[in-house]
Amino acid sequence: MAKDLNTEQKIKEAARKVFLKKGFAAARTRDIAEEAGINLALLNYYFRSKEKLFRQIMEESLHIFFSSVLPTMSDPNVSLRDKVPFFVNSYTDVLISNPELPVFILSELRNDPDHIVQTLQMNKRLNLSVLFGQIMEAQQKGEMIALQPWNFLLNLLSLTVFPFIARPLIQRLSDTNDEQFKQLVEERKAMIKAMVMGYVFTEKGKG
Amino acid sequence: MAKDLNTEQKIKEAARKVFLKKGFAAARTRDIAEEAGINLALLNYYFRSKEKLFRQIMEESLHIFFSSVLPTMSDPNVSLRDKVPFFVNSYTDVLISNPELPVFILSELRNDPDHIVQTLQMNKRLNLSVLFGQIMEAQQKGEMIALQPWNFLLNLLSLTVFPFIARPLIQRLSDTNDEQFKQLVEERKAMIKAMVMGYVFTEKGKG
DNA sequence: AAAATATTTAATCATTTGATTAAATCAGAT
DNA sequence: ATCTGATTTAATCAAATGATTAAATATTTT
Repeated sequence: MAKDLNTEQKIKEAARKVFLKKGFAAARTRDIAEEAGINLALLNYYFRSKEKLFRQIMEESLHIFFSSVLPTMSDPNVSLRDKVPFFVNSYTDVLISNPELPVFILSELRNDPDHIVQTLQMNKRLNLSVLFGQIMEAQQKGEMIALQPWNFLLNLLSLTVFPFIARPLIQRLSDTNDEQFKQLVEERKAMIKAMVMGYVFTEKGKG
Repeated sequence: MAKDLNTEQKIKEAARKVFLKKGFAAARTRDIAEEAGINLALLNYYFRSKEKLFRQIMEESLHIFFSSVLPTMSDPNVSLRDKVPFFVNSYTDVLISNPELPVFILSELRNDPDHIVQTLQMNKRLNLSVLFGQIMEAQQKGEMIALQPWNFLLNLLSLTVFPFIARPLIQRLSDTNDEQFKQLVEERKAMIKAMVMGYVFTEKGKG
């Protein structure tokens, strides 16, 4: 009865590695089986099909990608001014540990956006109303400049995530290694916080 | 003798459409042929293989993506303060006209980064030394805060390009249509310029 | 230990897919 | 009009690939 979780785990780890590197279409189930050190049939025994296996990997990836910061961002007890540094620091750290995640998710988003959005919303971790409410409240109080809530969130996301998406390009053009890239995004933490907060918060909001 | 350029063009346009929508691996040559309204064999008659056709599309895409702004960014006669608004305005416009380009390029970058970087460097449009020189000069004059040149460029790129990469997610989560998305990124033009320039230029640099 | 159940494998299927071939059709030159 | 070469097509090939099957092996239960 007690299934060998080790084998299932081995397959999932191999699948994760191959899918994240190549994407769904370019990944072959044989690659995954070989990477896991098992037979192709065994893969279909555990996970009925390539697609089912993929969905599991995608759902876990989405979980890592979003659940690391969204609960706090949705917490009404955390102030807006505290959320910015939290977001930038946490998200940068998550991405340093999972650098392939953004390209994986955002490129698969092109093929099956509905599945991804649906998975996200089912997780119930994605509740932007609190964050957006805090933004509008701050604006009414004159602590924050006029700015679409979505543009505020987009600024944080863009500045934090984009370098990881363009990473292969950046590293080749600037001729830097992984360690130097990590240093670059570490430096960005302070910069992003200063730039975003300096821009959106008024004097009143800073005081 | 006079080849029917129209057919070649039709195939290329169909290929562009299919490749940009699905990526190399998920695109089938039959899809492209059907989209072009021609036979599969004709596709291989004009472009020896799927890969050769893909490379042409990719090279043209890179050209659109980079050559629209990089020549000006590499022009020593254009000041740094003029380059920022030029970049944001031009690039946003290019992306509005070619919204699928970023995901296409950045996701294929994962599979064959060397081809893309090589193509870029052959085009000789990519010369960052002028821009980076201007940045360092402005910093020495005290007109600009201390900041890695690459981080300066990354800020512009991130804030401008990222919304197009995350577009499917944004539009679904915010329940907006294409027109509203266009409005959002139009609004971002002024915001990005104000935020980036407000952050990097000192009082001396602004005066 | 024997039976029952779960795991693993080699071999094979069926479909998809990139590519080719040989023949047919079309356009322009003579 | 006919010849010549370019264009286009239907049919087919060969390899890749997701999936299945049936048998063998290992594990658990009785």
